[in-house]
Amino acid sequence: MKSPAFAEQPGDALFVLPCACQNLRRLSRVVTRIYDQELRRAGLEITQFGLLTALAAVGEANQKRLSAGFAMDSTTLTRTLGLLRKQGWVHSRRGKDRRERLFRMTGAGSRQMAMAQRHWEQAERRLRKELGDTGWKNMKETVSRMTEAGMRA
Amino acid sequence: MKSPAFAEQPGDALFVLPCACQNLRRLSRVVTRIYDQELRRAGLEITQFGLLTALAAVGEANQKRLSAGFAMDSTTLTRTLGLLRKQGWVHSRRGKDRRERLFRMTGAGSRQMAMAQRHWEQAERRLRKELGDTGWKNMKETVSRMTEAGMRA
DNA sequence: TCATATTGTATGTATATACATCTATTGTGC
DNA sequence: GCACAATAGATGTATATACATACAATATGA
Repeated sequence: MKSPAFAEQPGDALFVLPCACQNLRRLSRVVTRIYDQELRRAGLEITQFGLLTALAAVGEANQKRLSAGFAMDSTTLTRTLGLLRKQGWVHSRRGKDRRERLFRMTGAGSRQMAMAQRHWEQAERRLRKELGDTGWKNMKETVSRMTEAGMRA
Repeated sequence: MKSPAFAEQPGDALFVLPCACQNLRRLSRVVTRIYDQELRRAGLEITQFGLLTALAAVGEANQKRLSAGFAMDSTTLTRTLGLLRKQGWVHSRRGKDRRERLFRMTGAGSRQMAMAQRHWEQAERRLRKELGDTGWKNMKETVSRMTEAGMRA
C-alpha cells in the first residue's frame, strides 16, 4: 500500500518525486511551457520578456545588478543580453566605471514588450484560473519565502 | 511609496518580480544551485541524480514514461539518458515494441547513486533548515498543487 | 605610486531544455 | 494485406544556465 515514488503507468496522475529540487524543477518546466506557448506568438520567451520588463522598470542597469535581481549568473546574462541586443531590443553603453556596461531598452524593445504584454497576461490568466485566487496568492507567498530561504541556505 | 518592482540598489533584498513564471524560475535557479553545489562533490548534478533515483525506483522504463513522469520533453531525455549511458550508469535495450528503448540502471549507476546519496541529503537539509519544518511541508503541498494546476492549464 | 587584490564582463565548455522535423515501427480501417 | 495514421525516439537547432578561466579596469594598502 505504499504510495508510489514513481508513476506506475504512463497515464498516471503526477507523482511526488522524492527530491524537493526535482519537484521544483518539474514545476518550473510545466509553468514555463504555459508562458512560452503564449509568448511565442509574440516572438520571444519568458526569460527575455522578463528581462525587458526589468529594464522597463529600472530604466538602465548594469549586468551585475540584473544578475543579482534575477539570481542569475552574470555570465548567463552576457549571452541573454547579447541576444536582446541582436534583436535590437536593448542597447548598451559604457559606464563611468569602464568595466561595466549599462543596458537600457530601445524603442523597438518597448514596442516588442507592448506587443507581448497581452500574451503574457493570457499566460498568467491560464495559470491563475487553475490555481484559483487563494492558490495564486499562496503561490506568491510560498515562492517568495522559499526564494529568501534558498538565498540564505 | 510604491513597492519597488525591481531592486533599487545592488544590495537590496530580493524583490518580487511581476511575473509568476519568472519568480518561479528564479527560485528554481536558487534551489538548483544548492543541490548542484553538494552533488558536484559526487560528480553529477541534480537532473542526473533524479533520473537515477527514478530508475532505481521503477527498475526499467522507456523514455516516454520517464518523459511523462518528469514532465520533461522526450527529446530532452534522449540527450540526458545518452549522458548517463556514456557514464556507464544506465543501460538500454530494445523493447518488444521495437521503437522503444527500455532503460535500467547498471551496477556502476547504483554505486554512483549510493555515493551521491549523502550529498543530496545534505542539500535537502540545507534548504529545510532555512525553511523550517512548516515551510518545508508547505512547500511540498504548494509545489504539488501548482504542478497539477499547471498540467491542467 | 606601485604592486596586488577585487570587480565587471567575456569566452570556452558542458549540461538542460524544447520545438520542428525525420525515421522506423506499430496500429487501424477497409 | 495495404494504405495511412499514430507513436517512440533521434537529430538539428536555438536558448537557458552555470562554472572555470581570462582580461581589463578599478580599488587598496604599503
